[in-house]
Amino acid sequence: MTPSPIKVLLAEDQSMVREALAALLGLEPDIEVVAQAARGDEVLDAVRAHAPDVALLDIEMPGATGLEAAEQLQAAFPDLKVVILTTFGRPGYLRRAMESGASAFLVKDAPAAQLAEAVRKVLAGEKVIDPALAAAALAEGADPLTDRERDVLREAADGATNAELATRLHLSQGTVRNYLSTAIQKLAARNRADAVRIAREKGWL
Amino acid sequence: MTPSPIKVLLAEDQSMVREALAALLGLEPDIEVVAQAARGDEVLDAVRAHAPDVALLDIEMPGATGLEAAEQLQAAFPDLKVVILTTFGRPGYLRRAMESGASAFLVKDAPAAQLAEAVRKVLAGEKVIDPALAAAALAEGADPLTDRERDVLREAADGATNAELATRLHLSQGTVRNYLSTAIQKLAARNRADAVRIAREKGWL
DNA sequence: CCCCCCGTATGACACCTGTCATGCCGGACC
DNA sequence: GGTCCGGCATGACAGGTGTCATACGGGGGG
Repeated sequence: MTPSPIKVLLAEDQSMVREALAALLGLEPDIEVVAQAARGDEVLDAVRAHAPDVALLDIEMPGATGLEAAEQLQAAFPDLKVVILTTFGRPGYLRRAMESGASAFLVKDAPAAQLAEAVRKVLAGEKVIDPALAAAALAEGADPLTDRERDVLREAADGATNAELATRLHLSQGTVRNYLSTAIQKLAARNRADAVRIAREKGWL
Repeated sequence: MTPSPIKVLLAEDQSMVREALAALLGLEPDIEVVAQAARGDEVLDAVRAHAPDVALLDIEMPGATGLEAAEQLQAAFPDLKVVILTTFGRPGYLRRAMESGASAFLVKDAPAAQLAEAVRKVLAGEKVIDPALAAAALAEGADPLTDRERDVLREAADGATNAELATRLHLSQGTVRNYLSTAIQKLAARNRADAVRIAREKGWL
């Protein structure tokens, strides 16, 4: 017997990687890539048009991140299974992926065989998470930053001065410095650049 | 007639991407992936063992970068064609790739079809370079930084203070500040963080 | 109702950073 | 042999940054 194949949507911004992953999945007889998206904000429409069983989402994409897309998908299509596929095994990403209702979280340096396997498993109702990463995510606790502290850090990432940050965020310079100061302390950083680096590593930006 | 297939070595640190690219190339009847490497410092041995016609190298790899590997390969195997495949279309990377004797420079967000095409072209003696990127590389000129300025910038990337930089590099704090100051001016940056960002973008770090 | 947290703001202080002038040494190039 | 550049250093100054105390209004929880 040949049951109808699993229909997969693949969202990843780098064409070469996306099409290569499609080729990889195409080798599996029980999986069919029915749609591809190069941007996060194309995902919802693609799902509407092709009704896949599983959505495979990269995190770093223009338009919207895979995490944002996952959230929208869960709201609109509760039965659709979401697999997050990312370059960076950042604990904060994993946490947000789970909160967004994803069923699996894969890093791109895992063996390729795990991809098809994960697709089958999530469809069977299982969750797929690297145990080491799960431990790391639980160990470090949640993001300690407030929304505004995160905003300021994000804007500060490109080397902007306090004056520029104040303008961009419509705040006084003093307020910007207050937020940066508390963020630096919460992250145990030496200065703003260090704080940005730490927040990035943890997946909090 | 079926001529013997083109033998390709594939070096890329993310297993999933590497194996996916292998699957993609495997779809081409005239191309065979005879070896894979996950680290830059495995490339030379892999070439010795499998004598490929073309080496496909990612830049960002542990052990040694694809650019370093390319240089070694050109010295040891002048007839081997090298294709650099990278996430980041940084002009400085392209420049260094060409200086290392690479025959092609592809970015991962180019269409997948260009990969096999590039392999065939370099074997035929052609060079494969994105014209827009080539223009950018030529337009911006060469890296203006001196070796020490680059050293200091690289160490400053993680948010280190002048005192730490001085210790790490066995310099006086004043010297560190001098190097950073000249680097900031050469890169037209606002401060060290901005300078790090700019140098990274250009592929000079 | 009170307290705590968040967002926002100010002022003051110490310290860090970026700039500039200046100096010395060694190598490269004419 | 002189000139230029790179590596290294010092000192001084201005302005940017990080910290802290303090303040006020609003929202949520006990």
